[in-house]
Amino acid sequence: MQHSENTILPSLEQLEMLRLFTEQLVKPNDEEWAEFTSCMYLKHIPKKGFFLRAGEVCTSVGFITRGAMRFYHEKDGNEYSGNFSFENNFVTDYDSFLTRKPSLYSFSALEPTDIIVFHYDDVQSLYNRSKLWERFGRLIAEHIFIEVQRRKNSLVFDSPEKQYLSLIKDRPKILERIPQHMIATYLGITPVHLSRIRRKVAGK
Amino acid sequence: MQHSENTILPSLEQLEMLRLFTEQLVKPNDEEWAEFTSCMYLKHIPKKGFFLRAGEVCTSVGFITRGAMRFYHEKDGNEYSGNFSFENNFVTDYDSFLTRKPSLYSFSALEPTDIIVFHYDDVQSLYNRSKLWERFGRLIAEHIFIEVQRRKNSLVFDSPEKQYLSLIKDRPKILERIPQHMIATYLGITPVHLSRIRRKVAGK
DNA sequence: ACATAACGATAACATTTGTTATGAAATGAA
DNA sequence: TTCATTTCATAACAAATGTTATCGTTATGT
Repeated sequence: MQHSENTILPSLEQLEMLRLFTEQLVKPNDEEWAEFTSCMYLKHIPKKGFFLRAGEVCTSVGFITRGAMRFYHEKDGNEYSGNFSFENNFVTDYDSFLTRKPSLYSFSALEPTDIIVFHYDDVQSLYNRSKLWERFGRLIAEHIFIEVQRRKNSLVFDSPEKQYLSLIKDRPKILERIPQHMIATYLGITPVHLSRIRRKVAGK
Repeated sequence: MQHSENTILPSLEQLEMLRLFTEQLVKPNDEEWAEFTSCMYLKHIPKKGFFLRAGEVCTSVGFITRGAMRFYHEKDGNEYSGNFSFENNFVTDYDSFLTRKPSLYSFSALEPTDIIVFHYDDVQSLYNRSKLWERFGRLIAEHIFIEVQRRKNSLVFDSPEKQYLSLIKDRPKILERIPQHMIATYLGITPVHLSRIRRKVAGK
């Protein structure tokens, strides 16, 4: 009864979203897919609700089928955004999940959000039982590594203006669905500075 | 004859370094270890020599047994450091290695450096043949993900002064073996600014 | 040993970015 | 609707950081 609050199962539509995502990386047969689905739980997070709060250990990985989440760090009463996730992406503090140490960050919903949740023990069990899911785990880790590596290099090598222009091109959902002051702290700058950049960029 | 320039085999001492590193993650039996060692090549890079140049695809992963490497990005005739690696660590543009696209970065040796090299096809073949090496690949990807994720969050959430203090505590080798102007660009600041931070920190 | 280059501290000044405050428009709740 | 809240732009000023140059020291190569 460990996961009693999450024992609602995902809908066929939600399952299909995850299946399409998964098949970009591996091709599970029916048995393997059954193993996978057998450890899913559905979780709904209302707007302003939390997936994880700073200080807690992140014990699960979530696949977002609807909504938007951000993770942020609190310092001196201010919130600094680390990243944003939307439908068809994962939400987790994978560092905390893997190391089983308390997270430094909170994850909250910016919109009503539906998540398919996998718990730590079930994930490890999939890895142990199956070469296919072991490979899936590797490919996922490689993908998120590439993503965060590019983001890190952009922070060091690119000006905030260039980062903002990249955001417009590569992640338009952020511009459309996230308030500007949150985007500013995501870029490591103040809302005032971002507003100045926008004015400068608009005049071109 | 594909790797003809690298067909020197590693010494017993170098093999032992890699074995110790590997066994922190997986426990290969003799047969598995033999598979692993059968695709190693030794490469020596003299000081100021290159492991990879911007524009080339990174076709290998290297384990450093001696020396120091940095990767950097060139812009407007200046060099901006991305990271540094020393003995008992890997050197690679894993993004370029995995995606098979040209690297944006160059990797050069700051000291005479010895590397045990694994080529792309051999690595993929290990993953296909063996569940143990597939797992090793996952664990490596998870580790470097955590590393770069923490670095990225530090860039967004911490002041340069705090990052410098963390460097002293967590990566003293960088302070001891890397020139200050390279450390500065690694922190995303100018050498002058880093010098000012050092003076401020010293006066405490 | 010598000449040269690389390194690091510092100063003076320029530029960028942050801080605080204000107001107007958009959004959300009762 | 009405009222409060959030969001964003902007201005004035302060603080942080970058730029350029100089100087003495320390490595490096021949």
